[in-house]
Amino acid sequence: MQNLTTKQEAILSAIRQHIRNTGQSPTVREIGQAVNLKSSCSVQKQIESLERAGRLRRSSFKYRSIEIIGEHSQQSHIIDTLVIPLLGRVAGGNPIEALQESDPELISLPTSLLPRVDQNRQKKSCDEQNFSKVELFGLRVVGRSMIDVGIDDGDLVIARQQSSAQNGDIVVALVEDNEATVKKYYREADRIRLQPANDAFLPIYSRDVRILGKVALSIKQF
Amino acid sequence: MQNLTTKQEAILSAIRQHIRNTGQSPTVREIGQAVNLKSSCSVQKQIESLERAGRLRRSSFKYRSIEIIGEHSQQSHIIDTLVIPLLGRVAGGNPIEALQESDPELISLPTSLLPRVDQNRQKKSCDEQNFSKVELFGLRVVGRSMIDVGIDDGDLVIARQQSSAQNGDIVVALVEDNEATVKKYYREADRIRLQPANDAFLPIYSRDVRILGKVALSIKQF
DNA sequence: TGAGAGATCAAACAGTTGTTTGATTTATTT
DNA sequence: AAATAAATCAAACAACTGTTTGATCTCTCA
Repeated sequence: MQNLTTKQEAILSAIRQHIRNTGQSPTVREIGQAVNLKSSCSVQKQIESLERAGRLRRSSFKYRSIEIIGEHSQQSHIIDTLVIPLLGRVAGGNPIEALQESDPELISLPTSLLPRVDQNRQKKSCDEQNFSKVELFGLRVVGRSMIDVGIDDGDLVIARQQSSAQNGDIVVALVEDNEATVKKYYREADRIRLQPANDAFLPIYSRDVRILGKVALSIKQF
Repeated sequence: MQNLTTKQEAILSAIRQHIRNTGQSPTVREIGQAVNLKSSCSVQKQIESLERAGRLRRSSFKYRSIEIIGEHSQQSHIIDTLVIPLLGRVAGGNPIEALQESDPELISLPTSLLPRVDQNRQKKSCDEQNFSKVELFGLRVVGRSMIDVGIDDGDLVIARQQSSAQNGDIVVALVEDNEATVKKYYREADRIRLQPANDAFLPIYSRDVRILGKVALSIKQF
């Protein structure tokens, strides 16, 4: 990391601040105003220096396209983020569908933590662009029936919406009485077993289980 | 929500798509090209209609400043997000300081999940703008010593950096042999007890414990 | 002191973009 | 069918912005 002149440091700082304040990079003249350079050309030269020094990049010939290199730009992380609706509570509550209609709280999580999402389904909705299509959804857990896998009362679980599951998957399921619950899924001869992860709880046996999703993540707040 | 003409729907869709693809809103002429309107004025008129209908807003007289009203803009969620460095692994690894120097993986998490962060410390760095000051940090857990509080091998814990703790807090601590570990913190008469949450593990007693942070969140991936 | 390099300046140029103008086309109403 | 309204068009205008030009200033070094 080379030494920069104080003027160049001031320019970098002005760019950072402008991006932070307005969400976009400044123009050459805005930089000039910020660092007290009267001519846009002076700024231009300094910017070229900073580019040669590898501290800046202009992504194209468009306006306001200066990026600062080597610092974590907001962009890079934001892009890899998915917005997930928090649909309600499970185990002892209402079915999830009822909760979908309202205006759910939203949280954004980095894709690096989340399971792969089917690219086609994402693409398909690119035009219509309801971009938090409920592919992933969050639920607040009530009860301690899954304590042995580390899911406790009050934890947040993020599930991927799917209607089938494999043995051993932790699923969000809807049982006969329209109650949503988080359990381990096992298909038996003529029925489904929803197995708690807590010896104090008994499994639920049912032929009429609707899988809402597979738990991908659980988040515990201390 | 009023009815819109098909042309107006097409324009809204084109704007959404352009914002999604490029991160900024389209120009009048780009919209025209997308919806097959030859004159920029035609687009202008349609945009004015959409503004009157309350579906669009132009935040200023600047270029590329169209916003779509009533849909969850990326912005609103992004703003409430903190970028957190993943510093390494705990329990049986190197001390955290050694890992800070390198180029850590980063994840962004919504502030709604995170503990309150001291506003002053945030403000102070506004000018200098090293904006992921290590206020919060993430660690990957190795070992099962905290299984009874739901922290398992491979889980991600997010901790808030602090150098003291209260009894019962789950902390990231550095013990004598420079080993970072996650344990429950108890101050005893003349020593610190670092208590695992697993009967198969014994507590660590030490007079020389350095607290690195308090665990605020744990994230489990299934 | 003086020559040269670098920084800065005012000014102008060119491309992009929002906006306006006036004519033409299309749709709707009478 | 005639008239009115709405939509669309090509063209031009003006503001913004990146870039270039040529002159002026400042500093360093011989």
